[in-house]
Amino acid sequence: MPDTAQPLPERRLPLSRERVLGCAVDLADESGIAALTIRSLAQSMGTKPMSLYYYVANKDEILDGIVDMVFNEIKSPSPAGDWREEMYRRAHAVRSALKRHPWAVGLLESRSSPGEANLRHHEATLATLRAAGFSVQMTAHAYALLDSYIYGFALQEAALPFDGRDTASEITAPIVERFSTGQYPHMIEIATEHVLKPGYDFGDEFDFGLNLILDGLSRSMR
Amino acid sequence: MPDTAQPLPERRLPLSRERVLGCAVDLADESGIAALTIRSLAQSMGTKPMSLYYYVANKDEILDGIVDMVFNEIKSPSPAGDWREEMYRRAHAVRSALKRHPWAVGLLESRSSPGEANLRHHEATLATLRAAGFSVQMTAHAYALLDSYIYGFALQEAALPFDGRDTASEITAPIVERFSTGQYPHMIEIATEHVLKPGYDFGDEFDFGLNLILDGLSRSMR
DNA sequence: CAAACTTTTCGTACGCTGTACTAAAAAGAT
DNA sequence: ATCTTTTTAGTACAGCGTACGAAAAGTTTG
Repeated sequence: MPDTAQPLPERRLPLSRERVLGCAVDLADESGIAALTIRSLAQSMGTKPMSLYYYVANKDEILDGIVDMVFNEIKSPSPAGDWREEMYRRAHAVRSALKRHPWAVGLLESRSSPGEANLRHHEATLATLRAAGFSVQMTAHAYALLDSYIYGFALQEAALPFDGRDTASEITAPIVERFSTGQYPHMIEIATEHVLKPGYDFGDEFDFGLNLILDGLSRSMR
Repeated sequence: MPDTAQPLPERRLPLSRERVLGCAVDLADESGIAALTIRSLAQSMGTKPMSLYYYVANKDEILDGIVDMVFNEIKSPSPAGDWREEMYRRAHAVRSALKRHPWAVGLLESRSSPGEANLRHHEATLATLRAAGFSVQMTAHAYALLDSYIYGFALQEAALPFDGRDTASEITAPIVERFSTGQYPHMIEIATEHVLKPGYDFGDEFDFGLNLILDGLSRSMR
């Protein structure tokens, strides 16, 4: 029986641009963006490096692509809804997507050509603000302000040494040690009286700033 | 005359950790962070690659080092001054430093161990807020909010395709072209009615958000 | 069925990267 | 003059992105 198609021996899924980008996202999530190389990506897909180049022009295109994959996970705001609620939801949606894929924040700086999902998302955001009655100029202001805050918060979160698994104290203890010279009393104060308190989660800081900003925008409309 | 020390043939400055980091900053400014390699750095200093390793353990230490060089350029706020003025000045100081060295924003995400200048700067910021009467918790809130906004704004600015040299219209024209499908009407509206207006500078958006945030913080204290 | 053509996969090779290891050179001390 | 410490380099290696071209697989046609 020579011609029986063997179904068992690891039927490899056919390659495709989508599968390449999807695996790239997974690999970056698991091992960090630095570990995402053409070679490692090919291996994780059970292929050889050069095979990927049929679906992707070069590595930059992969990086652009996975950033857009992240934006694809984010539900766009609706111009029909209450603008404040929509902006609140959007902010949290973007933040949580960037938390799931921390490498994406770093890529935003280097990649200058936004993908389609990115554009669609921002178009919806602008539409929602305009529909709420913001002037063109105020919409630009609000847009820059909100995005700056969201991205900046995500950037800081990505730079945090702990990723939720460890408690803050496990990590900060050695740092506090290093600070025992007394040069940084206020940092220690914040750390011991706030950050190291049980139940503290840096992510909770997000709401404070977000509400302050939304309050301010709301006032600027009236 | 065999032993005359030749003074003319390019008396090379002696190496040192400071000079290495300084040249690394210059090189990154001129050619981008990707072009900053051990080899290119050595060449720019008139040395050989391996010579640098006497002053620096590895490339990561260079990256950490140049981030801290940037923070060294930033004047810290003073707890003695009016908190709002100090925070306003600091925000602009940080932003302009990050604008001079756009690569620094991207490094913030990947480098997790802050340098001394960074720590000193943030200690001064916390001290100023506490001296102004903010509670420990409010100080943490304000700190996260301000830094998020500043870093996020810098991140967006770094991602902009133009670096001040070209006008906005030169760059956006082809993009607008691509949008002629009509899928992104609000983006076009913002572009044509706001961004493309003569004299527009994205940097000017910074003040709007900054004042809104400072207003909000001011209110939260009262 | 064979031949021709298209789509998809991959082997090899090149110039780049960071840096380990080692040795040479220079400077300073005795 | 000799020894020690500081500083600078040469060589080499593994890993990177990817250009180029060939091989393989799949599809269409005679």
